[in-house]
Amino acid sequence: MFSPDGGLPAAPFGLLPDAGPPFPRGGFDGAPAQPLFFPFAAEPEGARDPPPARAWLPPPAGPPAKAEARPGRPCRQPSPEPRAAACCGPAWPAPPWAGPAAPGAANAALPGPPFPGPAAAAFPGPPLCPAALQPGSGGLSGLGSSGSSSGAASEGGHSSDSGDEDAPTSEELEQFAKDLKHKRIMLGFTQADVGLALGTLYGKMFSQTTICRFEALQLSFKNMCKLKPLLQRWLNEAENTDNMQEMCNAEQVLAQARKRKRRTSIETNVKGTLESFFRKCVKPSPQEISQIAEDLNLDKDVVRVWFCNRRQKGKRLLLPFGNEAEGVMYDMNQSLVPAGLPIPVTSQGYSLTPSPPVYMPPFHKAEMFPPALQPGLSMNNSSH
DNA sequence: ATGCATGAGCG
DNA sequence: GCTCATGCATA
Repeated sequence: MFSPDGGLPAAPFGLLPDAGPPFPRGGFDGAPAQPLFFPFAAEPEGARDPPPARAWLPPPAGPPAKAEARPGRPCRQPSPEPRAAACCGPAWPAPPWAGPAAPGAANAALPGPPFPGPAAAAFPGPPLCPAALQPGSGGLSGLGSSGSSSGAASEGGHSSDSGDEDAPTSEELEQFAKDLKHKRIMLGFTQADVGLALGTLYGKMFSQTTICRFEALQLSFKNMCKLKPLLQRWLNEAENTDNMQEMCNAEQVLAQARKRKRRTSIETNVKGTLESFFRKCVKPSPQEISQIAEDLNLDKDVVRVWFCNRRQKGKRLLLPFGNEAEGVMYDMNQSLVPAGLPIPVTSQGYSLTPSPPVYMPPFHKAEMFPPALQPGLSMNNSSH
């Protein structure tokens, strides 16, 4: 129907895996990130992330005796994830960040003992201080800056250079994430278990999703820094406590009584069209969103959320951590037309070679919408 | 593991 | 409105 690409190569969306384009991170700490979007391939649901040789690294040497002492899954909870713990494990073929960010440094982190210092170092206070950990109350947030600061400094061990006092380096985070996953699995815990345990330990529960993303380094640097101390501590607890079950069992009754909108499943072709629009404009105006929604027969909110998520995903996928100070400021409002160049990305989706961005003049309505979608560019979206 | 959704915080 | 952190639901 429409040809959003306005004549892009006949490459159908989906030909490429989810090779999300590198989305330069703007900045973390609320700094207005103005990423510039690179061209990228669409990512049809079906053809997403063909897990390229993702195999979890086998345990170093002999599995800790604990592993045997523990049941497969210490924590009850019908979390549909036992398999996750068993089979999903990106092995970070090549440290995503090693390329652009710190070449070589990433691997240098390996030798160092994962947990040089007791997590306690990161947490001055006793085990839990739930109140202080409530988001919004400066609790958890604080962990990001202050909490993690000490934690990073004390546990980095190898990288105690000045500069990373406030936050762990990406190498440290990467290493920690690996360790966390490894040990978690060795100890027989699922990601969901960990999330639950955090609730017990710190009064702030996390979902399997979040733990998963942490392990996969798919959170923002800031977010990683925030969660690291908690997970660090959990790890210590898990390794030294016998009844971790309790931690996992605790609450959970926090049923989400709230009814959630049923998840919309966007058809592959429609998604491809959205991707095309996205390539032309990462942040369409409300009117444009309406227009797109109308044309694609989608709810306006669905389209809006899709763009939001797409932007978020873009950031997440791109330059993971660090680099925010690389100086390059990108303008999210700029349209970026794909040159069709496939940017090398790791299995994590991180770009290994931040190709020079290609700017395009700010789009105009006329450009924004493919001919087929310009039912009267007067933007009569209000009525049609 | 990840897509779509929610909600807090912000400008 | 957006970003960001987060999670339910699902592939």
